[in-house]
Amino acid sequence: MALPFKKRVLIVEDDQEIRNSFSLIVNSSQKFMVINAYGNCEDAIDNINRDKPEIILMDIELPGMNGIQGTKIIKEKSPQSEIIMVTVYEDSELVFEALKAGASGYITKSANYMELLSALEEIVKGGAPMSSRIARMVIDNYHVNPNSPLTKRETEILQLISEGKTYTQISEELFISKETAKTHIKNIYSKLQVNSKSEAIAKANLEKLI
Amino acid sequence: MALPFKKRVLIVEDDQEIRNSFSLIVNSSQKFMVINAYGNCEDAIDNINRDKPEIILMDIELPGMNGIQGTKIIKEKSPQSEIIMVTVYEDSELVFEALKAGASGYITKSANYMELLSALEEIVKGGAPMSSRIARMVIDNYHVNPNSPLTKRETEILQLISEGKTYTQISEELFISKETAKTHIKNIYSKLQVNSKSEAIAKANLEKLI
DNA sequence: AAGATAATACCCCTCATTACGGTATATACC
DNA sequence: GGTATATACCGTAATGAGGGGTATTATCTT
Repeated sequence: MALPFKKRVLIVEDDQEIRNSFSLIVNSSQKFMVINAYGNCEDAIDNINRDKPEIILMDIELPGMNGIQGTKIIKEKSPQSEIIMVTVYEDSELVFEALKAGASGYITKSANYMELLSALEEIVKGGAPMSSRIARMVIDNYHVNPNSPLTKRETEILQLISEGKTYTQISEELFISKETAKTHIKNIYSKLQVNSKSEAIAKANLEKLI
Repeated sequence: MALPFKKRVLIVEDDQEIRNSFSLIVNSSQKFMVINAYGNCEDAIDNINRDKPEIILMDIELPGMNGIQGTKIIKEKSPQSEIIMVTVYEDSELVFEALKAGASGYITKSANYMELLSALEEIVKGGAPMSSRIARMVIDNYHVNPNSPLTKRETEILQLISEGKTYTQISEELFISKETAKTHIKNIYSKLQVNSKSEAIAKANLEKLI
């Protein structure tokens, strides 16, 4: 018989052992039940509207479509499904790609009974379960470089550039002449070794100058 | 006598009651000690090199300089000090401003004994303590909008624009003519209702299109 | 206290790139 | 057969980039 109050969990994981052990853990909880477990994204996507999972435990490395691409597609077809990435890697690029794709949590495969269940609980609470390292990675990614080569004024102008403002708009906003704005921008370009607004924005984001 | 193995905690908080209660909690732990407590950022900054705090509990609303501005300055003068924001608000803009300024954690003033100490422990472990809501806010901020008005190709080109590429570079990278790149960009501008590359980048970031 | 340095602010001119207006074809998908 | 997408071209006008200068503060340094 269906237990309507248990949260519906879907597992996408190609390693059968892990799939089984995760299933056992999830089903052992009063609050969660595994409604299905697939070895690849394609099957999960095909059945997403029937399975209607509230939470998906998604491996990244999968045969065929990888878990990040799969996350994107599932989030399009079923936005209310919350996806927790489950992976061996805590590699920086993969983490951010997964988050961009729509993941709301990120735990490692080494997660034990407690860690797995508390990640599920955290998702239900409206949180975002992450390991310490991932949390730190994510937070550090927001930090602005305090040792910018740019002056305060230049940083201010770079900020306005990143907001899409034209030379004229910048000069009006800062009560300076257009020519002064140009001088600042020339200096910014020279310091950042770029030669266009969009390149300056790219570099600024890369080096966290704004 | 000094206890060298206790982590040095500094408190910056203008409400004396909270200051005292936080001090009591921190000092009650074997692992932490309050080395000083100030009612404003200015005093904290002046003494930062003497205090050498490993962890700072920083209020946001303060008389004089606010905690976000203070965080920036402290991070410049003492980059190794880890700063945890302590505030009544979980307002989205403040959170991101604080993180950009250099905060590595974000807890609310309603934090109890346990929550406060585990936030400190989390920092020591190299993590980033956050409430569920903040964690979610931070993670959601990475999510790319799956309902972009742009086509796949347009998104691809917008991505290249955001990397600072010129029309010519884009056309070379995608093996299309410069004119085709221009057409795509025109269409992007029309869909996003912008009229420059940098404005397109700004809108793309705002609406999480890339 | 003099001198150097960095940041700020302003002006002119030239050339390349970008923006904006059209038009058009092939393809694929309903 | 209509719609959406990706491709490609042309011409003009506007904007941005890069070079050359000059001047005034404020701050650091000797």
